[in-house]
Amino acid sequence: MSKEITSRETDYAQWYNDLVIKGELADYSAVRGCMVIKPYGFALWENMRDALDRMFKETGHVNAYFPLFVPKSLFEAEEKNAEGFAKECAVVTHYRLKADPAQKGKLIVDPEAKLEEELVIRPTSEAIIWNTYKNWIQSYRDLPILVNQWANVVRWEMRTRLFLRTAEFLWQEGHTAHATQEEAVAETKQMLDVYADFVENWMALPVIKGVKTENERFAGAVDTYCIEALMQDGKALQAGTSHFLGQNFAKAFDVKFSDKENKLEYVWATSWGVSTRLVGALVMAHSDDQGLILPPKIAPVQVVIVPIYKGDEQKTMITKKVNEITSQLKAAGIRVKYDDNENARPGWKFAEYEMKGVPVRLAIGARDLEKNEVEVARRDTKEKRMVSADGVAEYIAVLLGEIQAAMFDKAKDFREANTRKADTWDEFVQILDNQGGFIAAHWDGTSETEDAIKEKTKATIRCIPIDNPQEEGKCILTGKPSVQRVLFARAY
RNA sequence: CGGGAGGUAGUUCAGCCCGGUAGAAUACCUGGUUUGGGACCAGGGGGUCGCAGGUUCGAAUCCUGUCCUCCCGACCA
Repeated sequence: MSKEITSRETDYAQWYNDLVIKGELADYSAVRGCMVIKPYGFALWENMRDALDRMFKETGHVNAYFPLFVPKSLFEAEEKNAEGFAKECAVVTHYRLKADPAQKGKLIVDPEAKLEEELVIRPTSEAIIWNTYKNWIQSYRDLPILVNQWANVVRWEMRTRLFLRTAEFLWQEGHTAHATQEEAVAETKQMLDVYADFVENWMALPVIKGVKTENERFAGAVDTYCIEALMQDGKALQAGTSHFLGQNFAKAFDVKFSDKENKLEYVWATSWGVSTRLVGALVMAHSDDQGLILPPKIAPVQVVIVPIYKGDEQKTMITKKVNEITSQLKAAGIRVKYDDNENARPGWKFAEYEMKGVPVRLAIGARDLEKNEVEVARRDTKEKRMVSADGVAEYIAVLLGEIQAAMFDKAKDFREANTRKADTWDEFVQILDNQGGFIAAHWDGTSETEDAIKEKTKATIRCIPIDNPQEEGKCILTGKPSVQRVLFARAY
């Protein structure tokens, strides 16, 4: 009653906004294009961040922190990268404000405090990091360098959307330096696997691993690998990228090392990142018209317990039982919340926690107490069943795993049902307009054709899947020969 | 950045065309009855009408500027 969600069918974009706002993940702010991540949304991000951070450390990486500001001369050193980002950079030109002589209580930029050299606010940190690595690397013994940083970056986007594209966002960026090309390529692929593992096993979202075409490649990279996920409206979303940078940055920043034969060589580099955009992907992939549906492994609250009682006496008895159950759940490492707030009635709480996507809800009333039972409701399927209070912690531990798996399977079924082959242009356009999803189709391999297809249909090549089967065919647009199908989709 | 829509109570919105005491629902506070899917009754508090100028005796309302949001488009490694 108090919180209505626009249905997906009515307006998918509005549905998404409603979930983010009413699910209390984020708020709009007074700054154009920037959002406030609210405590519930941040708790979700923290769970994602912590899981990823552990995975990075398990693969030998360490965290560090580099400056927010990048001197313009450093930023422009790697030309392609600089050009790629130039249009969306925020730039600091002054370092002081002063009282406005014309208007009391107002401030103006002090024209005498102009910076000698402008500072670019990092849209990504390759420049400042490679300028630093130059000082860290002399010998092959200094390699590899396997550093990650958790940071904010700024990209001055024309059109923003909560989590999916904001002017400032949080992410992690890994930047590694290696003695050989083989090692750098292996690192690039390893981190792609880490991302795929995380998104599939923690976020319950199946992804396709692939390589970007030249058009979609990171500026400054030799190869860009990506994981692509499919949202419920049939649009694709890039969930993470991993770049093999070759020696481009080493050459731009003159980073050389002496190898075992005492020969000077440029180092080989990678970079890889995922951002708070993943939160947007999570929302769009799993949720329904009643609200968010969060996978148990990253849900801030995994189990909420709602008491149903008449009078203090019943509440006391129920609370006593709940405390037993709560401590069992906590002992099993389950994140549980007991909502005994007296101002809200049970029905209201049920709706509220459905909105916020809590995977499992327990309801306990006087009736249940007599029978030593609790009602267990799962968010993803809305199924409810009575379970004996004695084994409820074990039951829930298993149930959380089932929910996690069911959410992945559901998303995977959806993706498979929405991945189609197209062999003719008409077929391609028909699928795009009527069904969306991924389309596997032949392409002649040229940028011009990719641009032309984008121009006509707004679909782009999301990736060339890794281990893509080779198959003779003809480009859907030009009819020229092709050796493999690539994955097209309209994308976020 | 172009086109469209919007900003009035914590929230959703009416009022604006045609200037004259700022409203409703909900939320909130107090008391009571309630509590198994968004309770009910009674009483009460709360708004510089996004911000800044202007017109006017008088502006939420008319004019100008500006900020923020949404949708569509362009753009988006």
